[in-house]
Amino acid sequence: MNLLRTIQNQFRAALVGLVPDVEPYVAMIKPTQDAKHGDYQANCAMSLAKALGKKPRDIAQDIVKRLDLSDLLEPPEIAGPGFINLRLKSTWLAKQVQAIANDDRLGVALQPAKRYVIDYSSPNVAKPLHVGHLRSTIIGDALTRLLRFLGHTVITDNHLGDWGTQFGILLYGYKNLLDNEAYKKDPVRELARVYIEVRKLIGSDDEDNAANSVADACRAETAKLHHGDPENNRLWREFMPHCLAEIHEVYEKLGILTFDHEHGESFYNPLLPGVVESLLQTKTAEPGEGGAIIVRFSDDNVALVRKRDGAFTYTTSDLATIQYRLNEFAPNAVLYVVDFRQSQHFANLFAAARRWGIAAVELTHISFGSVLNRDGRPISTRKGDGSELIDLINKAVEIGLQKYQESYAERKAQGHDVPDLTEAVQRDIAETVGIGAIKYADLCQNRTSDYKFDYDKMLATEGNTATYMQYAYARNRSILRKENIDPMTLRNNPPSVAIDTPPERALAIQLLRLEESLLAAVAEYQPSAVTAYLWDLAKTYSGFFQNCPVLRAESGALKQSRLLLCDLTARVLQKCLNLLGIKTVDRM
RNA sequence: GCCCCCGUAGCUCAGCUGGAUAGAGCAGCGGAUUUCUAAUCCGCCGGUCGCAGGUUCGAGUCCUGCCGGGGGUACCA
Repeated sequence: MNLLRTIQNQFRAALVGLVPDVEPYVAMIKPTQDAKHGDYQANCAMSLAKALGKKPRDIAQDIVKRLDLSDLLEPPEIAGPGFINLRLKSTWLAKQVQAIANDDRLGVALQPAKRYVIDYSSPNVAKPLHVGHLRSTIIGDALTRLLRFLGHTVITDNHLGDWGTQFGILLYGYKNLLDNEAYKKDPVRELARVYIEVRKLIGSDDEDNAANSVADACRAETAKLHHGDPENNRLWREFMPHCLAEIHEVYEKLGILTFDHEHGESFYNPLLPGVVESLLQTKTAEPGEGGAIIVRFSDDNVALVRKRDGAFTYTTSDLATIQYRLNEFAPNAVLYVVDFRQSQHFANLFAAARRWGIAAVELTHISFGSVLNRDGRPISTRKGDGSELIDLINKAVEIGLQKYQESYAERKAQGHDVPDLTEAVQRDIAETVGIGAIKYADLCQNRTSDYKFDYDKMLATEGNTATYMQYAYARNRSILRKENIDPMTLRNNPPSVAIDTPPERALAIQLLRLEESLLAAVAEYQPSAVTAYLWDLAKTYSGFFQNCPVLRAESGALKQSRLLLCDLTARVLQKCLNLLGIKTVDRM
């Protein structure tokens, strides 16, 4: 069910014959910002006025006359310079709501399937996950869930940084600082400890440029690894599973989907000489200064694909990755969820790929802004400022628990009927609320904006937060629980829906807008379209909850109708949250 | 130097290929509780949309210039 598309179809039919290409004008139909202008508005008459050399209001008149209202629309109103205000018929809305009551997909149609490869999270192995990996992971996970729900095939690939200088650090630490007993007992923890110790010895945040003997020794270990030193390569293979285990543990805690593939840089390493050769052959690349190989885009914009010393760069590796993915997965699109600072790299990468002959595949950099601390500065990756991801998660959960307990005490003191929950259940709620809060705070932002990581704000119970959605959901579930109502009975035999009051009508429309919002989210790769929808839905539901008694409705039929609206609301809330990777709780 | 992004209410941000009087949340102020969970709801207050031009019937949105902030810019990824 797609309200917008349904209305647009009616308009398309009405516009055919007026102008050669109707699509731009069909696209000028959108939801109204103000309910007093109806549900949707068509703004095409003003634009058509110029093309047709007539008065906009006359054209609006004309369109309305040609429009088949069917049982869909009330007679439209023409307002202002030529706006056509559209109001859906309540009887039609009621029927649509009833029709999706028993639909697992909640009225959302499967879209023509495409194949996507999506590259996200992509941490540097051997370093603890820190806050900088948060957005890519959360956004990528949400987009994967959204695309899959809409019927697409999504191949997820975690492009690990598993061949970089951090392994030099690990190798040096292993050889010089290892506690053997500890390593045997808990290799993940010991390697993490050793890594941090060496980082302290290096002293600089920028391990590549640090100048001291330990830094030099680490670089030497990296070089040995890259040049095929058997010992270092053996150790690399020994470390990798441990490093991955550490990362997977955090993913699991966060509730991130399992990746289909985790092909890191090391996987592509053997392919790089061939890639450069091919780049040269196809004249994609050319020799640069001092024996380097470059792809030149303009006088002052070049991408290096082979350094003077013969080593390859991430551009080379990324080109090899594109080629591999095309051969292996034959996707329609490859998406990269990587922060905005790599915009130029991706612009160059895609340009190089096109020149290399890669066509007919969408290549998109899904860029996002930085996570800032309270002072508005990017959160440093330096150890000790609490930026390790696992610490942030634990703290959010802790605050979630605290908030629950405060709220419980407060409600109890006011004499409210609050369920007494076991400690284990309380912890579950805190996990769901805390982790949901982190994810929601991230996703509800326009992804291109920076945002401040602020526990108070993300765990607030008011406003556009996960907690507010969780609460709306829990309150809703409580209604059915109160009278032991089985939702399946309601769904299998849906009652007719009454939408006689404004809150019921508003809720019905909102419920039917699910597909519209999911498609908008996917079209722009913008999960915040879903949170915006959730926020609207939750507020609309609040109005309904406040003004339309369900269990004490005036009649049995009305009660059934409202129960159905309730149940559907809960399912849509839950579905949207789940599509964002957020779990729900039935009580809180 | 060159390129990219951003600048909207005291704060944090929306603003959907230009559309009606620029919207939310927080904070502030004032209300609602014999409750289907008040982790809630309702009302009020609050903006020369960085500045100046231009295009248009119509500009927060598009174009140009300037100011301010951030990022990138051949051997890190």
